[in-house]
Amino acid sequence: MSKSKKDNNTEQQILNAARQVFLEKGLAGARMQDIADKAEINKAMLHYYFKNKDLLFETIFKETAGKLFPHFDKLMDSDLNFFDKIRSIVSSYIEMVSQNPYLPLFVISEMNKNPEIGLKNFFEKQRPGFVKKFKEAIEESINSGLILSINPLHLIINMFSMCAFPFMAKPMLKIITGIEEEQFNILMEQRKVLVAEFIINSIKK
Amino acid sequence: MSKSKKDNNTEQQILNAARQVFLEKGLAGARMQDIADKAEINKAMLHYYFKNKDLLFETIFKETAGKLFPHFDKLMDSDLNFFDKIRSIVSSYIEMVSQNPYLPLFVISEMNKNPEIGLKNFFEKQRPGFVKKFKEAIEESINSGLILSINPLHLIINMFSMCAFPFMAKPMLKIITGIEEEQFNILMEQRKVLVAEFIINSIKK
DNA sequence: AGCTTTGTTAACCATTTGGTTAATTTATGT
DNA sequence: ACATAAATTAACCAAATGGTTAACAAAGCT
Repeated sequence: MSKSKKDNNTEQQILNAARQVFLEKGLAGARMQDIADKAEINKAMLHYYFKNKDLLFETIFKETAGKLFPHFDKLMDSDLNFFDKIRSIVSSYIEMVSQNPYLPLFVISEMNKNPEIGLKNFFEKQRPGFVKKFKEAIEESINSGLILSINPLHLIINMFSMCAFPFMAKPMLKIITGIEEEQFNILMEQRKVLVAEFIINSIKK
Repeated sequence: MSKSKKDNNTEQQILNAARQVFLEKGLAGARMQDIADKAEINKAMLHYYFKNKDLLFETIFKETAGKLFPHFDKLMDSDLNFFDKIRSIVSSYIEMVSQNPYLPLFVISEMNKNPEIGLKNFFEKQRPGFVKKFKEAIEESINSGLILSINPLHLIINMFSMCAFPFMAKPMLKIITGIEEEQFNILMEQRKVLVAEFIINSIKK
């Protein structure tokens, strides 16, 4: 095979470093020198591999935004019943965010500060098709009399709100509730089942 | 009477401009020149009135963070029943965020990028005492058999999640759901009652 | 081996940006 | 009216920052 580059190792170091710095500080707050330092390479290498700051950022943003709605498409196609689908999505989503706490705030924050970025990236690639499937599943559950009538969009919004928001607002929540890191983690662990049951409780007939 | 300054009008222009720019771009993304331009004053005036960027930012941040949990203390002391308190808080909170869409994302985002800022500001001033009152109200409602047992913190988190998150994630939601500005506003208007009923539905016995 | 391409570095450059200064204008008190 | 203090401006400055260059080292190819 023979890779064209020594090993594309440098590129990975850059991406890892850039990911850390961008996720933590955002586009405007990130410093190219910081990324270079963290990657333990010369700053010029950043431009050698990724032209400029904006393009490096775009690479990270695309990669990151892509993680935001993982394998939910397949999950919606599974033969789980509606409630178990909700349980499964909630649980795996909170797990994912636990593993990548900066992810939602990063994507949302940068999309707000740079509105065109979302369209430029989300649309060209994988537009979350799972929303349509989820909507259909909700409508079907309503029609079959399983759950109360509700606008599917609200249900979807409620679900993601309760999954993602606590991680974004973590510093604030810690202050206003007075809890510490450890207890915060316990709460988030509980939410993997609690949020789903909270939702189901609210919509089940 | 006799104000010491021409009218402290300039100071207000600066604060208005700074508020706009900081809320939209964040501390790192804001430019002093942009603030000066928007305030229609000379850049030096920013430093004349507010020493430096960090202090100007801190002024705005304090003011903004202070709006985040408004009059809920008093509301908790009112003679409304528990469910009506929830309805009232949800409704007025969503209304407030509708009027200040950037507010939650700004505070949360800056607290994440600059962790010490929260402690420096939240604690010294008004620590939200309403959380304690809300907790007590929840516990009382559980004990009196009005609602199902639930950790008060989760309930509080769920409530604010569903109120604030949609506004923060607006650009993303618009893309993944395919809705436009107008329909988004309709949805948010609906949520003023929908979110409260969703919560009540879930916890009522 | 010898030539070419790819990878890497240190030094440098131009622009942006937060901040300052000194001079000027505007208001205020007496 | 006059002296004093507050407000405002244009020009300037130094540091930070994104980006470039030119020389050099390492791989790959024939």
